[in-house]
Parts: sequence; C-alpha cells; structure tokens
Amino acid sequence: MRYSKQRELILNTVLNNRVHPTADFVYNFLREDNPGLSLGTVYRNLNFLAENNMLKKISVPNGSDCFDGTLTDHQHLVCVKCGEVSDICIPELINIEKSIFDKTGFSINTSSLAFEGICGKCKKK
Amino acid sequence: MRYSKQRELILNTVLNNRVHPTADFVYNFLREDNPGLSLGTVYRNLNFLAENNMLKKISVPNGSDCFDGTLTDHQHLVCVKCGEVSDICIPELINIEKSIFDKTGFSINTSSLAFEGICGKCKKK
DNA sequence: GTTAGTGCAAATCGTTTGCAATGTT
DNA sequence: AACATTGCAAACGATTTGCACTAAC
Repeated sequence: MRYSKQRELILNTVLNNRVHPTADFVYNFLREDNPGLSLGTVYRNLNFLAENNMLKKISVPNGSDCFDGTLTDHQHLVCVKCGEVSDICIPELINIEKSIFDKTGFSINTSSLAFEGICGKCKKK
Repeated sequence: MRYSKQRELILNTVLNNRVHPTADFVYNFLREDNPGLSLGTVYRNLNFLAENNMLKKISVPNGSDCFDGTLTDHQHLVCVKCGEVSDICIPELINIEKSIFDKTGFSINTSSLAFEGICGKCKKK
C-alpha cells in the first residue's frame, strides 16, 4: 500500500470521530480544509481500508453504509428513527454462532451484525 | 385497502415462493403472464403490503431488498457469497433483546435480524 | 363521481468506474 | 520509469416519484 495524503486524512477522520461516519460525512468534513478532494477518492479509500482491515464497513438497512475504526469484535445498534449507529458487545452470540453452524453449516460473521430498533432517546418522544 | 388484480398477484408471488423474492424477481416472474405490469407497481405494492404487515421486508447487505411471506417471528441468514437468504429461528435472542434494553434503553426488533456469513454449500467450494 | 391504484418515464440516491493527469516509490 | 492514486464526470443499479389514465367502490 502506497502512502497518500488523502488516505491518511480519510482514515483519521473515521478514527477520530465518535460517530460512525458515512462516505458523505467524511467527504464534507474534509472538504472544508481540502477543497480539491473528490467523493470518488473517499469511497475508494474507505472500501480499500475496509478490505485491508484497517476499518470496518457497516451496512445500514435503508441508509448509507458507514464506517467504524474500532476493530475489536462488537456489534451495532441502528435506530430506525434517527439513524444513529452505536456500538455494543454481545459475547453470548458466540454460542448462537456455534449452534447455528452445527445445525446448518452456515458460519456467521457476528461482528457484521446490526440490530435494528428504536433507541432510548427516540422512544421518549 | 382497495382490491387490485396486481396487488393480489404480487402478494401471491411472495407467498407461494420458497425463495425470498426481490422486487425484480416478482416483476419478471409475473411479467410472463402479465405483460402490462410495471416495475413501479411491484415496488409500490411490496412496500405497501410490508407496511400493512402482510409481508416482511428484509434488508440485504450489498443486495436488493427482498420480501418474506412468513410472518411468525424468525431471523435470516444471508450468504455473502451466493446471496441466498434462508430462514432461521433463534429463540435465545429474547434474552439478549431484554438485556440490551435494560442496559441501553434500545428496543431491538429481533425479527429484522439478518446474519451475514457463508452458507454450507459455498464453503465446500 | 370520487379516489385508490396503475403504467410509464423521468428523477433520485448511493455508489462505482473509465480515463487522463499526478504523486509516490 | 513504473505504477498506485487522484479528480472529474459519466455510468450504474435499486428504488421512488409525478402525472395523466383506469379501475374499484
């Protein structure tokens, strides 16, 4: 992997952001200081970094994919009202993973799991 | 809800198909006998039927949404190699659901869960 | 007759890609 | 010099939408 300024900026934007940014977020965030940056470059780098295990790509139902700099095994909660994506760790999934494999031969990647639901904040409204 | 021939055909296509059909599948399947049918109508009806709890809409990571006529609580396994979507029932999720709610206030809809992974057939190759 | 539902084509959204120019090694 | 990476704009696939027409009630 060859160095590039853009890649460094893009990776750091994901790593330093408590939120789970989308490509569009990264693009607009960096655009302020880097007017020449292109959206294609952001997509290319986010995907490239995810393929090289420097980021995780999170599929969001009915929404843009977003990216996560936390590489340790964990899952996500996606609020269907406000779209917020938060981290959660559910160790019990290991057992479920194993029993599904034994029953069906299907090997789950539990760390790709996104639970849909309604977050506490949205429920209060 | 007013009756329409198209709606009836579309609903039946999902109900009578062991696979979890996408809008495009339903469209092409019905097109043979109903040349006038439009893709917009298929989308409109599938979404409408899902909103009215006559079908379930399943978000497939990196793929087209698909639909499921089985309304009882269950989850899905999505193979990232071949794209196959299969049904599975994981009763243990009730406990996980409850403990996440107690910890975070987030209420999960477990029946929207799609586990990504590799199915038995694809692994053999 | 009113209005929900349709077909069609255009529009939208998120994302990817081809290509010539540029940057890194 | 070789080739990875970029910016740009065009292309893409899935889905939605506006509108005039048709069908259900």
